[in-house]
Parts: sequence; structure tokens; C-alpha cells
Amino acid sequence: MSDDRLLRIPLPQQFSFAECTWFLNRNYDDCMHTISDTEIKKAIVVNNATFLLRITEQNNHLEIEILQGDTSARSKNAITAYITEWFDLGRDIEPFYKLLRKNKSLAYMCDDFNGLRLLSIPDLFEALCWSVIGQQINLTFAYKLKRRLVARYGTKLFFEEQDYHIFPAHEILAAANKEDLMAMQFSEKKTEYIIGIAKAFSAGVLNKEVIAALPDISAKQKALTDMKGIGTWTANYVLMKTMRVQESIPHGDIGLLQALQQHKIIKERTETDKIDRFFKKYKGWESYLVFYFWRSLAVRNG
DNA sequence: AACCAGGCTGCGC
DNA sequence: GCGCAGCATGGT
Repeated sequence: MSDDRLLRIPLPQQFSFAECTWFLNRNYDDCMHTISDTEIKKAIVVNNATFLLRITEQNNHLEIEILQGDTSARSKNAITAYITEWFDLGRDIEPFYKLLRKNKSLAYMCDDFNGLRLLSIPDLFEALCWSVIGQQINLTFAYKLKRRLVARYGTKLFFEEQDYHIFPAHEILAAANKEDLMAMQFSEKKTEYIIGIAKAFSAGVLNKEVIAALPDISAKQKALTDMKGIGTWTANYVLMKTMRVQESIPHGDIGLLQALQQHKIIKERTETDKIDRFFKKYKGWESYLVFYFWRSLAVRNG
């Protein structure tokens, strides 16, 4: 492999590639990347061009191999920015660990999940579609639905006998038929929401820049929840996963509630005041804490 | 086989 | 502003 296809991104303190890849994999079947023990392969779009990347960890840096796509300096910069955002490489998470260590029932996370970063979904349209898909259905089924959507409407790159999928463009889903989605076992509501969101993107009234330009979290939440199919959970989920608003909490999230019960922070899922008071101790790290709670739910097999 | 799932909308109060 | 039924469909 010629060197001009390689990119190296230095790693911050408190980063674990193994923890991040393990979380990406968990026990689910995500069609947006391929993971083995030591590498991630993923197709991405930056600057309106597609790239297939192989990501590995070397000494103190991530090594990105551009398996497909051009290797101009401009592209490399965009890929570096994408990876940095995806793995949240720019953040010092030691202050978060300091807060965790103050709580006896959470301190173990600093060791057990050490170096886990809040993995993002850089594309807002994908994040919103994924949220709608995941609403009120189990994750196993949700990943199945996503796979069907991506296979039917997305594009893909081919490399060494394998497909690498790129999430459908909003233009494509804006023009999709309800009946086709429903034939893939999307509920009628989910098809309406997804097509509606796709149309808003195509009209240019909703995108990452629009949300980023809003002054505070409540303005961002309102802009999102004004869309049909986006409630408080979805708004906060994408603020956390895509916009990296550190204080967003996906209120009502069933996984979060489960974890709060398991850590004996609440007894009943209705104790919202208690939850609010608890999170006040983690100001600025709320979304990280939620992410670590999700991590705590997933069990390693062996 | 009943109960649950990374919720949301629309309605009644 | 708050509570709640109805939704829609696979997993466990």
C-alpha cells in the first residue's frame, strides 16, 4: 500500500480503540460499518465524494487507509475531520472521569470502559431516520429495518467481495413511496415521518448547519420537535449523537431508565425529578454519562 | 403467550 | 401544561 493512501491521526489521552470498536459492534448487526478484531471498514461521504476507509490503531495514532477514493490534500483533511468528529478525538474526558469517581456506584466505569468515546452519527439525516426507526421497537428489529432501507435506497462501494453501504440520500427518500417502505415492514407512521424529514432536508429548511446556528439547546430542541415524528427523545438523541450538545439527555429513553434502575439511582421509571437532580451533578457531561449508561447495559460475551 | 421495545401524536381535561 | 389511549410490529 502506497503511503499516500495513509493518514495518521494522533490519539488523545484516555482513548481506547478497543472500547470504541466494541461499542460500535455490541451484539447488533449494524450495516453502516464492518468490524473485525483490529480494524473498522466504513464507506463515507465527504465533500460530495465517497471514500472507503480502513481504520486501525497503531502506536499512539489512528491509521486511516483510503481503500477507495481520491487522496488529495483537501480530501484527506475532510476525512481527518470526519474521523475526529466520529470518535470525539478532540475532547479531554478526564474531567468526566473525575466526576464519575466521586460516585461510588459509577466509579467502576472509569476503569471498565476506560477510553470509550461518545461515538457520533455525523450525518444528521441518517441520525434522524435512525431515531424514527428505533422508536418504540426493539433494537434487533430496528437494525433489520435500517438494513432494508439502506439496501433498497442507499448506494454502496464494493471491495474484496463485500459491500460497504452509504446511507440513502434525502433526495431519494423524499421521493420514495409509502407503500414500498411499508412492504419492508415500516409502520405507516414511520414511513410518513421519514419521508417528511427527507422532504424538509430536500427543501433546505432542516440540516446540520440550520440546527448548529441556533443559539441554545432549547431553540435546537424546538426546531427539531416542530417536525412530525420528532419528539423530545429523538431531538435530544440527535443533539447528543450528531450535534454534540454535551448537556442533552434523551429523556424517557428506555435504556437510560433501565441503567438508572440497575445503578439504584431510581426505583421507578416515573421518578423524573430524581433523575433531573441526579444529572445536575454532571453538568456539561450529561450526554457522556448517558452514553456510558448505555455501554453498561451491553454485556460482553466472553 | 403475554409483555415489552433506544416513542410520538392527538385528545381531553 | 399533564395524563393517557392508540398505534404497529417483531422479540423474548
